[in-house]
Amino acid sequence: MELEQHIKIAVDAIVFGYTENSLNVLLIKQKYGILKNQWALVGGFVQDNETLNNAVNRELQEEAGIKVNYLEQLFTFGDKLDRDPRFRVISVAYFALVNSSKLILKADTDAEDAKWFPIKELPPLAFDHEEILQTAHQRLKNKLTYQPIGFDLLPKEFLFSDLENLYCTILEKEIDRRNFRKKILSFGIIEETEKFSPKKSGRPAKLFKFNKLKYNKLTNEGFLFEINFA
Amino acid sequence: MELEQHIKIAVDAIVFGYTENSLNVLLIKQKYGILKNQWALVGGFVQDNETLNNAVNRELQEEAGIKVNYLEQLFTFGDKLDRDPRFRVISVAYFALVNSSKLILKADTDAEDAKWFPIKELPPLAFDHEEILQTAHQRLKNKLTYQPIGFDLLPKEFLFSDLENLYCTILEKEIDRRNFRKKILSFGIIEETEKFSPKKSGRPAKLFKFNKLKYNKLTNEGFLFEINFA
DNA sequence: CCAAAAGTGTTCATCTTACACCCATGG
DNA sequence: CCATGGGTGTAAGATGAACACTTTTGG
Repeated sequence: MELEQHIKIAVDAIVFGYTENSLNVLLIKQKYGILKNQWALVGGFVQDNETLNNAVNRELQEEAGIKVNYLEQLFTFGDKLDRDPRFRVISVAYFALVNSSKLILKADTDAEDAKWFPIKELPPLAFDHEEILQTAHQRLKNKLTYQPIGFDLLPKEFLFSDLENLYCTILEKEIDRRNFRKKILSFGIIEETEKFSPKKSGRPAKLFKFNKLKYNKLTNEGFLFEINFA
Repeated sequence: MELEQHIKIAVDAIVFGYTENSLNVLLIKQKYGILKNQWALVGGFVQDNETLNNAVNRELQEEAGIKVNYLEQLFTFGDKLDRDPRFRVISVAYFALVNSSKLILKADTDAEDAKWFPIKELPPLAFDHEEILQTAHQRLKNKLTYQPIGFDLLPKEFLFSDLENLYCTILEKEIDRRNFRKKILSFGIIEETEKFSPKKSGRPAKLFKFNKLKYNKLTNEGFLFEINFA
């Protein structure tokens, strides 16, 4: 087979954040180039001498100035020949989670702008990024029920009510507070701290933290995380 | 960014088949080229004007002469820069299932040979194909428990005992016959036929078939397939 | 009548669901 | 003392696990 291949390979990252009952997505707007003034996912072309993983992390750093808590390959988009109008581009999409509450995004520089958008209020997106985003959103919803990735969207120490709201918000379900707490605690993978939350009103709430080591240990012993309410 | 990218993109397919209590993988051996006399996964480079899906299906046709029952994207392997000693190749791997019992593989031609190997008796494989195969094997085991893909490894009409053995073999577990049957039947997605199996000995067994339409319908209504025995 | 595989029900334990009241704090 | 959100238990129903004997056929 003659190897005259002219396909370019890119990576794109869908970065999710969570704040105050809202699931958010990180988007960037470039001021120059083909994406001028259009909102798009973080991403770019892969360099000859870097791994796919390095490529995504580099783009996350360069375009938004962030490091993420969770990163996994999502899907490779290569079934539309004209995704990019310039030439054939295949994009390996990554799914990322970050605790956005105290995260400082790269400011509005000369070259680009980076912002969080609630998933319910997305602007029009470049290329097929809308489709990629929907795929990621679905993955998040599914994965939340069988892997403890919700913790990667929260601060290290968090309130039970925040965890519960995160599940309710992302899964778009009502969840019984007592049953939720009972189930999560029964796993034995989160721990009470001695601290209490600074609250405006109401009874003070304990802060909890996720014990990842314990989770890994239990997983090796056959434990399966699962949250699946009616 | 200057676009002097020299990465090649390939597809590879891990094709699983099942016969007589053995899970098998389809491998090919080329007689010429870099893969000369090495067993490898079905695969090859993507052409400029074809989708990824077309590329896998073309390779399956060209190298093994088969059409598969089930095909999904598995993972994109691009984190080892020297997977291929010739130049940088990123491979989009696909996961495929086929009813191999009556399938005729492409014969031993001048150019190549295609054969089934029990997963327990694999030969040494080219490149990082061993790793790709293990990833696919894990996917198969997981997916079998939450999607009705086992049927894609069996003939259209099959015995309950074959289905049960398939699960036991692939999941490497003992499963109680009564509980298994009860559970599968409770889903309402498989149907009795009027036919009986030609058996050597023992009581004749009814043939069953999977009703995919019914499954799709139920899935839309919120039904979740799940097989998960102790 | 014997060997071989198919077919079938019940009981007990566990997990899931539904549901409502008291508690601690700040203003 | 009131408003606000935090914290907790129980009973009924559904699901899962364990377990052994009878049926049908061919040889």
